[in-house]
Order: sequence, then structure tokens, then C-alpha cells
Amino acid sequence: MRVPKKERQTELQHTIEQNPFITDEALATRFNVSIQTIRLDRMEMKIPELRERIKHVATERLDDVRTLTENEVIGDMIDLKLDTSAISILEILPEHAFSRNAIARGHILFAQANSLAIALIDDELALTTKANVQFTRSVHVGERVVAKAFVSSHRQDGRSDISVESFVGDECVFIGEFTVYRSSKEESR
Amino acid sequence: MRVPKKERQTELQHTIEQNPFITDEALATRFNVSIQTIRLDRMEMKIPELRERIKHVATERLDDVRTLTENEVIGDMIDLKLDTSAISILEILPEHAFSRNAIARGHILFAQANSLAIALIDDELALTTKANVQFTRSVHVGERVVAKAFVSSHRQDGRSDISVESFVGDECVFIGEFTVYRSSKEESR
DNA sequence: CTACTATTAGTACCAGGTAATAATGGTAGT
DNA sequence: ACTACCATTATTACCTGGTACTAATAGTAG
Repeated sequence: MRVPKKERQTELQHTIEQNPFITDEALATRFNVSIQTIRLDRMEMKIPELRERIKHVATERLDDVRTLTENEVIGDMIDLKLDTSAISILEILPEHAFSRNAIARGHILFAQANSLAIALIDDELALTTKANVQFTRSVHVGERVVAKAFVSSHRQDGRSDISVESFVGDECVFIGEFTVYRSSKEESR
Repeated sequence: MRVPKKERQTELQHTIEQNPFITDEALATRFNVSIQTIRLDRMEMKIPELRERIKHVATERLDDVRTLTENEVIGDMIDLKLDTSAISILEILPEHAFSRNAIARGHILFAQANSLAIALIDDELALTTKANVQFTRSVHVGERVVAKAFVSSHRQDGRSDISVESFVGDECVFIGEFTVYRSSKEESR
């Protein structure tokens, strides 16, 4: 016996997790057992076959993270009163954080706040022109950040000031003042 | 003949592009031709088989997006003098921008600048505590943003001030002042 | 010595293909 | 009308990476 069964199985799971593209055959030579043993192991661990694993990875990609890119709003908007106030929630995932210490990168919190501020403005076009932010406490992976934004003023010159405060529980982790430019200033159509 | 060959082939390509998970069999019934015809078409169009397509989508996912999340630095670092200055370049892609007007979202520029500022600090741990930013010109899809960061002061209290200016060509599009907290302040080891 | 477990072997079968060869059907050129 | 050519279809052998099932073997504990 090369290695106890249990140990092999947990290692197997681990191996497949971080390289879903490995075949049973490769696993067999790797653990120095027969293919059948690998297959029995997979059965017991309920690990699907190679193609299913690949398919899974592929489909995940489609409706996946894109976290900071494609989504209009970073985080889940849970409340929105146009031109008044809005709230979004963002759960901090490992990819949002530094791997060394699992602390969320600053621009993640900024992105949540900024996209919320933009969404708040009910206009054709809204662009951030200025921002003044403070990161008051570090946020860790697994925590849920609730961002609350409200418009503090609609200026005559087509700009609006928006305040955003983000919380984990009742602790404030982020404060931001955003100045947003809006294109169609109500009067145009 | 149901539909001319050429027309079918371009439609085939289109179909597969937006649904790579379709089998030859499904395509055959869909276009009302035999499986062999579909395969000849794929050959001519150099479209790989289902499993290869799925695998492609899956592997793309792994080194793809991540862009704004997993990477340590958003953009490509092209110069780095630790504790002194750094430069990175980021090409604005469609997913970085609002779909309506192809203008880059503010937090994308912020992310580039912020991650550059953090990378600049040669310490175990560096965290942004404060930022003051201005978006001086809107940036469009296709433009390449060059961010230049330099340390303006290393304070006694374990904080550093970093200035970042981003350019498209010779036009300044972003100005930012970051205050970054560093953990091990030189003296420790 | 037996019971049990882990492992291995072997067979039949499946999806979704590749590769190659051949047959059919229509259409255009001369 | 006959031939040449193209598109289409059919057929067969084979491939990978499996599932599902049955059976044999080896080692260990009671």
C-alpha cells in the first residue's frame, strides 16, 4: 500500500480542485494506483468526470465574476431611490483581496461606492469627476460590505455631490465624497 | 437545397460563437442537413469540435477576466523603483467602460492608480487609508492609460503619500493623491 | 481460517467526435 | 445528351475518457 486510502482521497480532491483538467489516467500514475481505484475514489467523493468538470468551469465563466468589469453596479443593489439614496451589498471574495492577508483591496470598496453613486444619478450620462475617500477599517474576505449613498446636493452647474458610507455590521469601513457630472440636466427633454 | 452552403456556414459560425456548447447533431437538425455536412463545414471554417470549444472557454476563464480582481496590479507595470516611482499601462477594453458611451468607469482608473501606489510600497503590508482623486478627462475604449506614481513623502507615522497622474498621450486624465499605510516600517528586520 | 476491505482486471457500452472512402444527386459547360 | 464537378450523405473503423457492472486477487484483523 503506497499511501492510506483516506489520505489519497483528500489529496485527490485537492489535486482536482486546483487542476480540474487532469484525467483519471494521469491521476492514476500520479498516485501510483490503477485507474479503477481513482474512479472508485471519485465515486466516493462524488467528484464528476473530466468533461463534466471542464464544462462546469466553462459555464461558470459565463455568468461569473466579472466583478469589477462588466457589471453596471459592483455589488448587489438592494435599494434605489433615484436622485436621492441607494444601498448595495458586496460580499468580499478571495479574489477581491490580497492573498497574503485576505484584506480587501482599496479599489474594490471604491468601485462599490463609485458605481453606486453613478447608479444613483438618473441621467443619460453620469461621470465621476472627483472623489475624496477614506478607508477607515480594513475589510476581510467573507465580510459583507453595505454601502449607503445619498445625494447631498444637486448643483446648478450639472454636478451632484454624493456621500457614500460603507459598513461591515455597524462599523464604518469607508467614507467617500463623490462629485458626479450629469449630462442631461433635467431641462433637455 | 435548403439554404446555400456559404450562407449556412456563416450562420453556423455565428451560432457556435454565441453557443459553443452545441453538438454537431443539434446543429444538423437545426440546419436540416446531415451530421457529415456540419462536420465538413466545421473543417472548412476551422471550427474545433465541441469538447475543444468547451475546453477553450474554460481555460480562457482561468487567465482571463481576473483582470480587475486577482492581479496584484491592474494594468501592466512597465517600470518600478521601489519606494520611489512606478509606471503602468492599461488599455481600456469594452468591459471597462459604460456600454452606452464607451467611456471608462471611474473606478477602473482608480483601480489602476491605487494598485500602482500599493505596489510601489516595498513592505509586507500596504493599505490605502485615504485617497483624493480627480477625473480630468473622460477616457474611451481603445485608449491606453499611462499611470505614473511617485512617493511624495514617507512619514514618520508609517504612512506614505503617493501622487499618481494618468495620461492618454500627453493629456492628463486622472490625478490622485493616495495615503498608504505600511506595516513594517523599515526598522523591523 | 475466515471475513472484510482495498485494489485491480476485464468486459460491454456510451458520447462525440476524427479520418477516410464511397455513393448519390443536381447543375453547368460544351 | 454526356461529362465534369460540387455538395451532400452514408458507412465504416477508430479514438478518448469516461460509466456500469462483475469478478478476481491481496492483505489484514478478528
